[in-house]
Amino acid sequence: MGHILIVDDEADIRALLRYNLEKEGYTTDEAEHGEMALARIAIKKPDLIILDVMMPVMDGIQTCEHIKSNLETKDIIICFLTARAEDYSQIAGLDAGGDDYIAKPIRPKVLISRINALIRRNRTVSRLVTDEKPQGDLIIDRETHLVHVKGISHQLPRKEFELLSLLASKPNMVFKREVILSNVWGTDVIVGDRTIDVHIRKLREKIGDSYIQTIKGVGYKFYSK
Amino acid sequence: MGHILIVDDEADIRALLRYNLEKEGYTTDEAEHGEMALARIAIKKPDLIILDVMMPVMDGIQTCEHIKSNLETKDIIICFLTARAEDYSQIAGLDAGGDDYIAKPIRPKVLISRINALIRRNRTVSRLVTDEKPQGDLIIDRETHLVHVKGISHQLPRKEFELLSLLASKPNMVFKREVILSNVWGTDVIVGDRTIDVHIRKLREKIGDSYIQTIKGVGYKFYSK
DNA sequence: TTTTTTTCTTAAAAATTTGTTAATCTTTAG
DNA sequence: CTAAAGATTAACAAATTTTTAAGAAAAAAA
Repeated sequence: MGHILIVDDEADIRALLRYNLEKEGYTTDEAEHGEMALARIAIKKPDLIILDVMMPVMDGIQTCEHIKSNLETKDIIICFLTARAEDYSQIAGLDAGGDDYIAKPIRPKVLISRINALIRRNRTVSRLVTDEKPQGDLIIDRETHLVHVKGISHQLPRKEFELLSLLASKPNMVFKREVILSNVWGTDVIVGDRTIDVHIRKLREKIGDSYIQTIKGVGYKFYSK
Repeated sequence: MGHILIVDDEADIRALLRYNLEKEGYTTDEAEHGEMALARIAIKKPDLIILDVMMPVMDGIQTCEHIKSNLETKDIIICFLTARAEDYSQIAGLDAGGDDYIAKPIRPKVLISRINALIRRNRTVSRLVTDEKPQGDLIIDRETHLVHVKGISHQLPRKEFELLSLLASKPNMVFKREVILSNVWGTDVIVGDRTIDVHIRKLREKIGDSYIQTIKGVGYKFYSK
């Protein structure tokens, strides 16, 4: 079902987490600090890692960066454990590539549902079909990053895929550039408006002109019906 | 002025949102997860809900579907809180009916202006849809930037759209040219009075002559009933 | 590493919207 | 009934916005 690695320097916390996760049906493994975590990963690659931010030897953020920079391990979900007050590290953690964070003190029920959600999310094979379609169907398959248009499949790069997903999430709704930017690129990245246009063009090259409409002076929309 | 329900499992984020929204003059309410949100709605129906997508117990999408499938609550504006691109794709195509997306990390200023816009827009739209049916129906849809007249949809350029929106926002009220100018063009731009006339003409070309009336020596009005 | 792919930037071309002018038409006051 | 003021219209000019293409930078893959 799922294998989880718990990384924390406190044995009590490891035990608490381990107990609750195993009760839920996960298999678990432990590590006291970052280096040890890397060693454990090499032995058995987990589906998710619970990583304490504050640790001696190698802290959680460094560890996360290590994991995310390795091709073999970068798809492992990382969930940070942070003390409530230090919200700096929360942000830093997410920037380092963490997928979620849980604040101490740990509430077992919250922890479990959060972990379940994270694992479920990554596993969801929600392949979705846009209900009404202009001419022929367009299928967006998030698992394979493939888009099928009139029987032809296209492998889309990440940005193009995210952009199309956003537009198609609400057919006919106009997305202003600022909304596209903050949702596809994030609020911290600075890219020009033309960048969006270029990606739109590449999308249109692949899936055809009929799906994405330009509303001059406003933004773009995914046309449907 | 407006009542907003904040749904997120993290107390910190709720507090951040609450603080900023209340400073802006909104009343707020909180819920930790979907089920709790439904309970809060039953007590006091909000005008808008800020809904985190990733939540334990009942996630944002399920919650949104619940709300949108209930006649009593389906007109509540829903604004998703998404954790930027990668996580975003899970909403893709689900057509859960959200009205807008705000990406984390949250920038209070962006948030506020977006919320203001959503609430303002929903006010005018709902008024139009309910009271105003001149001869045949005219529907102004800000979301799709489309105007529907007797079954025909027109994609209006921005200025024309804004102009029509303004006039239709208060049917039968005469708008003086100076008022139109300052609302549609702004106070800093200098354009002649004839410019308005030309835009009026283009509007009439598209939606027909029956909606916009000229009051000589005064201005224009959107005729209703 | 080197190679390939993806992403971002730039600038010119194209398209469309927006604004101006002037001739013409309408209304209204005298 | 006529003149003056105001509004409409069409043609055109200007400004804005988007598309396109080409290439640099960055990231991923080999």
